[in-house]
Parts: sequence; structure tokens; C-alpha cells
Amino acid sequence: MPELPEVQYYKEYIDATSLRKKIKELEVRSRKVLSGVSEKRLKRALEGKSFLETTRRGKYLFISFSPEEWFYLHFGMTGDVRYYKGAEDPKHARVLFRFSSGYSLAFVNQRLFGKVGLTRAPEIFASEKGLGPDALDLDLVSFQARMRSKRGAVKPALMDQSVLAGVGNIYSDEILFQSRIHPRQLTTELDDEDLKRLYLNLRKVLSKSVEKKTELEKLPGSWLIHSREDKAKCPRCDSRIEKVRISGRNGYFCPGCQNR
DNA sequence: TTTCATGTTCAGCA
DNA sequence: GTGCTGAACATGAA
Repeated sequence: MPELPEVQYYKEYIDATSLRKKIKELEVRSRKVLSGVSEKRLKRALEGKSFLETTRRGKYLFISFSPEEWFYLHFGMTGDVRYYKGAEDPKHARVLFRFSSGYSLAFVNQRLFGKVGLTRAPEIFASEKGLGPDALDLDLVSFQARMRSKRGAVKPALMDQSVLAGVGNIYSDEILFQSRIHPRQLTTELDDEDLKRLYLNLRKVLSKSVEKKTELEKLPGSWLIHSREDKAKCPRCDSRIEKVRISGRNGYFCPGCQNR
């Protein structure tokens, strides 16, 4: 379940569990998730080392194990990380770090759309991938400029990882709902005020979700996230939620709250 | 049995 | 080049 808030949660989870512990063994259960690195090279790079620090950019999570060596993870549509003791490995564990303490850290990724690999630095990786600035590390003026640099509908612009990194399908719907902007509204039709509202709601939605530690049921009842279903009742007005297909993804919005 | 799913990437088209 | 659509990737739930 990985958009920015979930990945941020995994980062904090790793910080709390897995730093400065010696990696006795690295186990690759599915080579499919390896990106640009062989199992052999990955094992050689990491075994005997310890994780030092973590950072996140958009939906990518980075963990250093020497000053210029970073392991990165991307979850795709499914997955998380799990830290546990003993031999009971979680289902769909694709890469496992065995610490000498007897604990393990597992990269869990059911659908195998996830990727892990190595890079010399998160910034280098981000520029190679064309990743934009992190959605929570962006000021209003740059947000406005970057959104305007992208034409077309506002929803795909929000989700474009080269414009800003971290927002996916679910949170883009939430941000647009709270900003009262229709997902098909063109970015060129948005004025400074619209973009400011969008920016403030983006920060609010993402930071509140980070705070609730991915427990969606703890998010306010006024949020769309609980009603992402065609013909569901809008949490704010009497309209019914509608489904729209935009850029190959299904989005949900309220035709009453979100006018064009 | 069919459709759909919190992502990314690529081909084809206007 | 830009934006949009559909498909592919792999697995499971409804």
C-alpha cells in the first residue's frame, strides 16, 4: 500500500528497528525484484555490513550501508517491510536481511512490481530516474511553477513523479476532493489561488496520513478515502461519488463538490 | 469467469 | 516534444 505516507512509515519503521545491526546474510527469494544488480553483487555488497541511515524521496526508500553506497526499495502496488525474530518468514518475502541478532528484515512484495537495487547516492538515483522533488519538500512557488509546466488534466500532473514525487492514485483523489477541484480540470485553467489551495491540501493530506501511520480508518470521516466507490455517498454533500478513468487509472470524485 | 487493484514503463496515436 | 490510452508486468480478492 505504498504512496508517500506509507513509504514514510516504512522509513520510520526501519529507523526504529534495523539500523546498526550486522547483516549476517542476505537472502534473495525472488530475483525478479532486483533492478540493475545481480544477487551475487547484492550479497557481496551488503553481507557483513550494517545499515546506517535512511532517507525517502517520493515513493522510493533509501538505506545507506557506507557513505557512498545505498540500497533502495520501491514497492510498486503492494508490499511493506517487516522486522521479526525467528524463522517464520512472512508470505511474499522477496528479499530478506538476516541480522546476527536473530532478527530479520523482510521486503514483502506480493505482486512483484517492486524493485530493489543499489545506488551511490539518493540524489544521483533521483536525477537518473527524472524524479521531481519530494511532495513534502517543495515550496508553494515551485509547486505552482512545476504544475504549470505540465499541461493536461490536473490529476495526472499531480501523479507525475517527475513533476513532484510521492503522490499516487488514492491521495491525488483525496487532495483534489479537499481542494474542490475536478480531476479533469486542466492545469492551465488553474489560477494562483487554485494552486495555492491545492498545495495546502496536498501538504495537509500527506502529513496527516503520515501522522496516522497508514491506518486509514483513523483519517477524518470527511475524507473521500472512505468512499472511493462509484455511486457512494459524498461525505460532504448529497451527491453521489463518480468514477472517472484518467490516464489509465480509475479516479473518484464528487460532482457536487468538485465543479469544473 | 471476469474484473479490478495504492505503480512504472513503453508503444502507438493525435 | 507533449499528452492520452492501452497493454504489460504478477498475484489475489471480490
